[in-house]
Amino acid sequence: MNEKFFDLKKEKQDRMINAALKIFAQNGYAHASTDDIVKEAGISKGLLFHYFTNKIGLYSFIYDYSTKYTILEMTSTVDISDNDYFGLHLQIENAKVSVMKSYPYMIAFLNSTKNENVLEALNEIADRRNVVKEKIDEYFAHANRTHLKENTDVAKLDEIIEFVCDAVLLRILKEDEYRVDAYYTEVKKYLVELRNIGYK
Amino acid sequence: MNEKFFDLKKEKQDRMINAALKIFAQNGYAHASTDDIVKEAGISKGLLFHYFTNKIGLYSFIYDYSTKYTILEMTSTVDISDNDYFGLHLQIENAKVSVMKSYPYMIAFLNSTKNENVLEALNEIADRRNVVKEKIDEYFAHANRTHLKENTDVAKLDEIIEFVCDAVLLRILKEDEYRVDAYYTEVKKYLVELRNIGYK
Amino acid sequence: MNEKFFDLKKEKQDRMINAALKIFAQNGYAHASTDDIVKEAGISKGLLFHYFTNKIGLYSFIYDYSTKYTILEMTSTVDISDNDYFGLHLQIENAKVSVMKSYPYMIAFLNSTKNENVLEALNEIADRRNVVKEKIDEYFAHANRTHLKENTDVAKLDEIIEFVCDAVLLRILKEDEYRVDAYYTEVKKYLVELRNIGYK
Amino acid sequence: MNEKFFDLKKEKQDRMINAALKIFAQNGYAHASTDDIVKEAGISKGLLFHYFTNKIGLYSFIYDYSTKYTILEMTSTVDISDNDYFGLHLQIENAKVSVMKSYPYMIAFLNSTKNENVLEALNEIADRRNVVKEKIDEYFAHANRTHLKENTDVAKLDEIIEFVCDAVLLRILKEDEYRVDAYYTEVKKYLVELRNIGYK
DNA sequence: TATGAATGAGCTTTCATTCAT
DNA sequence: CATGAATGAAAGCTCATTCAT
Repeated sequence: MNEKFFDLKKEKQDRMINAALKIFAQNGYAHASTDDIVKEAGISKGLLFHYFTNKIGLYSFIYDYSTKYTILEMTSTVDISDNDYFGLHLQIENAKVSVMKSYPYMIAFLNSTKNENVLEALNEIADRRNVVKEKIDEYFAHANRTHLKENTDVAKLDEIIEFVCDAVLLRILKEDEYRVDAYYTEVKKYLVELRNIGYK
Repeated sequence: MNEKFFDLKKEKQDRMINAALKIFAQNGYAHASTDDIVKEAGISKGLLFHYFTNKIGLYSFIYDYSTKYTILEMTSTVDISDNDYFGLHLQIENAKVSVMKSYPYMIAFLNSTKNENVLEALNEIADRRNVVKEKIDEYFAHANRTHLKENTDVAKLDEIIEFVCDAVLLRILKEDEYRVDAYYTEVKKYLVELRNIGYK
Repeated sequence: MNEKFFDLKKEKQDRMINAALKIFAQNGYAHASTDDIVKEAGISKGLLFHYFTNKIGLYSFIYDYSTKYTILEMTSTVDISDNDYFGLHLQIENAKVSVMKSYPYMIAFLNSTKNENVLEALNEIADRRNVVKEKIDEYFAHANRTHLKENTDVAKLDEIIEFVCDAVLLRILKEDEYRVDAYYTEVKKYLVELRNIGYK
Repeated sequence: MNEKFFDLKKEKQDRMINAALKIFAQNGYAHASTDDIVKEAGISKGLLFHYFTNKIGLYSFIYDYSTKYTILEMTSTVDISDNDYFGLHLQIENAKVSVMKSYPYMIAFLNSTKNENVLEALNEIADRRNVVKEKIDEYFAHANRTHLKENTDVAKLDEIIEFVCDAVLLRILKEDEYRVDAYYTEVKKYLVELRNIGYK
């Protein structure tokens, strides 16, 4: 990529990033069209390629930016002194909402990459594919799970939570008007329900 | 689809099905080209569209056919009187091999749909996405897990087994000469190893 | 290229060849647009690439076809029993006219490749670049030059003749209505003039 | 072009001229990119178009400048009192070296225009295409060729010399470090060899 | 005078789909 | 029933040129 991208007005940078996030999130790599990205960002075709060389370069940048931004947001948002298992999960979801306040489709994009099937795209991001997951694992390494029933399958519970969160986000995304706030409200309902089942 | 497809000679039907399975399995929906399918099947472009209307129609049919055939094969192959946990798993894998004897890429295709990311394709198969899984769950509903260590995370184990099976199939597929028999031999090694770990 | 090209009706083959010859001759490799070729040939974009894979493939084929056709036409037209130096030159020009009767821009295209400067195009035709020249040299190997003045610089004269022919063709080409017959009439004038100067 | 170009500091003028010479010489008109020229010159895109309106305008100016400068350099360098055939050739090559001392790619550029195939570019320089050649012919008009063997094909020899000079320059140009001085040393070897063959 | 971000028409190439035979 | 030549919209990408600063 062309580093001069960062000299652009923040507003324009973000318009381009958000457009790419949205189109990639909604279509996957192969079916995301640079034309759509450009239209969404309100810039010309040439400019996109001026800064990102080619489609895969844009994808790579967007992935990098998303993981870094998300991790940063978690770092500044999550309070590790409160290490209750469900509390941590709620904090993580809260951090996601913070991310979406600035970049509405960033979490959806990161979720979508889990199912990417174009080799070129996968290879491009292979080495960074677990960085966000690892950050989250870090938080949960010292999580207090004493409130959970003894026989709880935590990994499964983690997965269930992940599935629930991803599914809720997809549902919100498909509504006519995409409202970020609705995400947290909705997701919290599921987490509270799961806590009611799971706690002693 | 055009029901007259079933009036074709069985051999020709299977040539078309196998070709579609192979190309979809190897490339995913978006990157599978109808040209390649037609070449592989040794039929004309026109014929493919005569029977399946369009690409998504073919995909839908192939998915339907694969789930139904796989379930049928399991029904006729799996012996539920032998309900030992690992025994059942081996029987399932055995059933897969039976399937692959007739349709070499059918299991690989079904595996590949787990990572499909084209909305159109996903929507098309959404309602039938878990039918094979449900059939398998059925077998395991009455499985005898008494030999497993008490604290075994069966779901996790199931997943591990699924991951192992999928990975082994992918590896076999990538070899120069694709030998179906090698699949069972290879997979069995992993399952036995897992049993050695997992049993009391 | 796709050999099935030769199964097309001769008329259509020639329409495509002529279109390519014209556009390449007029613009050189880099500036010849496949859009223009397709428009000129009255076919669709897809068809061109169906038969020739890509632009350089088309260029290569057209060059091959042109050299072979031109040599063939010379072989069947030039009478080597009449080996007078100027007589041979006139016969060569006559052969060119025969070629242009079927493929109006073929000679112009071959001339244009002498000044091609795109590396990719040059590399593609490098090994066949002199085949027509060699054929002509063959005819002149046994030419009777006894009528020429002793101090005649034949090589130079050859070059002068080549320059004159190329220039005359370019001039004819630029006229509003391109008339192949005009070429021979015009070129003959120059050759006769040169003979008047050059002969004893 | 914008005459105010000449009000720029000589150093900047030459930076722009040298950049254009280099990029045009290396790529031909069609493939020479204004981006590359601008980068090489260390100026902005806007400035180039401010002074030369468009690419063809720059090409035209560069050609004009090159022919004029080269002729001027010959005029001030070549000593016509020494009119020996090979002596004159060496003087001409010497003059080229003088030119290259100030404009390293000027001779290479002029050579490259002999093979230009973009009509627009050719038309632009058509009327001035032989001015340098004519200047050289002038020098050779009164050249003393008495030392040459009687049957020498001088035109051919001229051509051979031209081919040798052009080829040597190309070779020098392709070396990692482009050393102008090497040109004369190298070319002289060939000319001396040719003299040894050609003289009585 | 000087910048370089921005443009958009143009390029080559791909591919699901159609239809005359 | 079967063919495959033919289509053309859409893709990713380039580059001479413009213009606000």
